Amino acid sequence: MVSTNPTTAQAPYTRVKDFLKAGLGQGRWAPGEQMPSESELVAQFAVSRMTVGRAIRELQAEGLVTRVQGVGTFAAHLSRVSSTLTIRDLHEEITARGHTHCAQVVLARAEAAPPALASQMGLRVGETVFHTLIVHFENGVPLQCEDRYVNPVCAPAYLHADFTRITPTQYLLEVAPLWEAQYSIEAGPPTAQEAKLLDIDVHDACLIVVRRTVNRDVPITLARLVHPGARYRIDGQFKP
Amino acid sequence: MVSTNPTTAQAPYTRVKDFLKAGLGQGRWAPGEQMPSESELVAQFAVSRMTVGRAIRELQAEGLVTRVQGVGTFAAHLSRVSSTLTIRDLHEEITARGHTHCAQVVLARAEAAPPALASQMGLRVGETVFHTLIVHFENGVPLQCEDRYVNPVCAPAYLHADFTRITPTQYLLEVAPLWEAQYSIEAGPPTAQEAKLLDIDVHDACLIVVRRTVNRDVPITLARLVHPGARYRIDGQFKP
DNA sequence: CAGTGGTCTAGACCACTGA
DNA sequence: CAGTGGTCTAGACCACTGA
Repeated sequence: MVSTNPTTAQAPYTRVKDFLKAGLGQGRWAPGEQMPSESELVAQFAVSRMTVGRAIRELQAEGLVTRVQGVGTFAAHLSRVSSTLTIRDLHEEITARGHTHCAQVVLARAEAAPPALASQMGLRVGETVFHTLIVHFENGVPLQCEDRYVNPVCAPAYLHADFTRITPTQYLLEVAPLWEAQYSIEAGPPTAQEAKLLDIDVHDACLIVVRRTVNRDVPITLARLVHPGARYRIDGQFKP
Repeated sequence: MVSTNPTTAQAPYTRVKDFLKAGLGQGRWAPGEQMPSESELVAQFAVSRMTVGRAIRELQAEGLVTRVQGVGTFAAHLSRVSSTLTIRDLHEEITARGHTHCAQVVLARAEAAPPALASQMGLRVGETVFHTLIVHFENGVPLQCEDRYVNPVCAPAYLHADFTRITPTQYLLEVAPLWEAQYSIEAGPPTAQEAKLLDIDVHDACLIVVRRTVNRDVPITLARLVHPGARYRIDGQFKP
């Protein structure tokens, strides 16, 4: 017995999901309150348990419900809201705006890692680390100063890349395709060198992103991205 | 025929998922390259197609693979990376650090919406809008200046809430539990009033978050959250 | 013990693609 | 037409919870 499923109709799991989502949006189940069980939804929608399960699992992935085995499904407390922030490669972001991107390589060399850096990169003190300092321009205006350290183990040919043609981010994505990162976003003043490179005053506010990237527990790269506050903004969306 | 699944063993869909994820991490399939089909994985892992499907669907949700019906599954191009940024309610964030939070209500009143605000809030010009200005303190130090407009239709009793006991964010989450938001994060100077309220200099860099929140296409609230750059930071993680 | 969620199977029909 | 993904069903075993 199989229901026909013309393209015009919604998939059953979508109907269940939308029903629950709409109820949550209307406050039908208060945060923490128990929601219908899988078997109740199976009866109500006349679908199989797999279908109901998928609907609820997706709501769980979106953070809208909490499930406890043996107990039930509950409307989530939305005191925290997770947001999806898509960080695009700067080159792509600029060209997507129809503007031209170019990069100036200020520095690209191997250095001996000082203690603080060594510990963050998982290297021994004095071991070789690659260091690049690149300024990115949008239509000739400096938009980002990228100060980056790279673990030679992960990208041995890093210094031979032409960073006027490929961004370090893109290069590293190709070398080490799957990674995790922690980052922090803060506002602060640029260093004297950064101010000069970005053509701003040392007292101008900058948006500073510090990012540490790890591939299967091996530190790949540590980057400090400094943007003139007046020219750069991060946009995002919440979609709980 | 059902396999026993002791707690010690991984779930089959996890084994398939981990296999594919590990391969992607090792560059076994280059970005854009076709990956094994569902039926190939079914044969290889001796599991059902539902199980393989779940594994791949979750990788797709994580942005690691791209699927095209009738064609196949492909390793994703990771040129953009989506990050999960969990924004917690400020009260919760501060108390989680073991610190004390308190709020000073500078302003809480109804106003007539000027044109620019009216269009953003979906109101007519001159219609009533609620306006609050609240300073949040962590252990007595000002951490955030919250300038917020609220649509009276969504939260008619907003001005009667005691914002020294509940944050506007928490209050609005209860009134309108499911919402979407757009936000922008930027660095810039505070206004003269904000500088005074935050006890900083007008030239000090601030991290400014502007957030517009919508519930089922009805604008709920517009907020400008100003943080002293020296005292506040947003942390996040990429987990592609 | 009854009820809950966690997961799996074997088979099915379908839409879509490209040869 | 063969191969791909998209989705569903009816039933199953399991772990867990709380009465």
